[in-house]
Amino acid sequence: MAHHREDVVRTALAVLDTHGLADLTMRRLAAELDVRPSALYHHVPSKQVLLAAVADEVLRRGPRPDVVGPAGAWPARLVDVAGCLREALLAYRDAAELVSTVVAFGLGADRPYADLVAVLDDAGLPDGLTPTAARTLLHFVLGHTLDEQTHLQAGAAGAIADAPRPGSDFAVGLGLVVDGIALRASVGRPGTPVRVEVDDRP
Amino acid sequence: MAHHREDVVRTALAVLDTHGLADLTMRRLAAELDVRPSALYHHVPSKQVLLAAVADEVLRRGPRPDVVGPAGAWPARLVDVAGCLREALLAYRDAAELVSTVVAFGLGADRPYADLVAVLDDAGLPDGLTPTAARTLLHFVLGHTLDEQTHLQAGAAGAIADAPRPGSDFAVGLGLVVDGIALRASVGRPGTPVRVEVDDRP
DNA sequence: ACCTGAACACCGTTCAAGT
DNA sequence: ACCTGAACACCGTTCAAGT
Repeated sequence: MAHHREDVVRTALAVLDTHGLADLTMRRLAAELDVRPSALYHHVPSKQVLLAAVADEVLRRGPRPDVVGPAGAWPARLVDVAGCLREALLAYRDAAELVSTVVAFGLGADRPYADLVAVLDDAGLPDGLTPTAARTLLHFVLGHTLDEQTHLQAGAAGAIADAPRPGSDFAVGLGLVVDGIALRASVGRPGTPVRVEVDDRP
Repeated sequence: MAHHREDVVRTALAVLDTHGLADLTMRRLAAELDVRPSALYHHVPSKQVLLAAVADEVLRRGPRPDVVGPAGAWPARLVDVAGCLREALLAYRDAAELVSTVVAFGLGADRPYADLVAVLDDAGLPDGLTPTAARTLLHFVLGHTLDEQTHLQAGAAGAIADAPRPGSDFAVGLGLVVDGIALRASVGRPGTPVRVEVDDRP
């Protein structure tokens, strides 16, 4: 049938979406392509590399955030990048788990991190803080969306949606982190009044 | 040899630490206990449940944070809870990956989340923000430590430590999130001056 | 109560050989 | 270039039977 690498990746994504990450096996994928398992190794060197390619495809199919814009609007663009990543992950079954794994082991899916760094470059953060801030945001989005997708699917399996987790929870948590970053961006900027009291005693 | 459940969990943790999560199989564990694989199912109903028990054991062996203390010192206690969790995870090979998985699928390892909620109860956050803040902190610690442990092990495999990632990176990222939370705690508290400017234009 | 023996239904990967 | 056939070295889990 003369398949190409793109056919393999596209079919793998279809198997992921309809049967889940646990059922995305080389043997299952081969069956779906009407081919013997060994034939897959002509298009892809290993399952690990295939999964990285599928993760990249998930992100490629998702919405593209605005990475450039007015420098002062960087917090809004940070929210946009995070929101686009979340949307991309929620579009395919188990995509959050897949992309989290691929990112954690540094096999690919590095576009979101690069986008976050690009936006943060406009924030004028103190030296060396940008990578830390980008990773913190990435961990938040991946962790939150993994939670969300896991519970969403657990709810879909049962009869009743057990916990009506509001979509705004993502925005709230994200706001926490973005504000923490904004605080660092404003500290030491001349003429910017900043004072945060955390003493709780009445 | 008449093993008990605790022997199985303890040996599983030893296999995890010396051979890694990928090599922690029921068959390997059985061999280590000098027993046939089927014997394990007398002590544990499934591998999933075993992994949850191992994750709990990792946390039980880690340092215990101070959850109670002066109400106003809640940010310091948040840092303590986060730091203890990180320390517990770094103490065993692949523990961050294991605990992340167990937490994500809600199979156990729920103590850190409970501790974070207990501390945040002293922060007097706006209604409903506590669970979101606790999850955000948990995602940060798990994500960061997974990164750290993965790169640590990649460095240990190679000859030279390729990236001298400073330990303070954890504290910096954590500070970002804690400050974001502190901002919410202070907002609307009478007599507390708060002003954060994020307009970046000169 | 704890374990063995044997089986079931799977995995990822390699490699000589075919077209 | 793309694929088959056959094999290698594994998985988690079940279950009747033994002590």
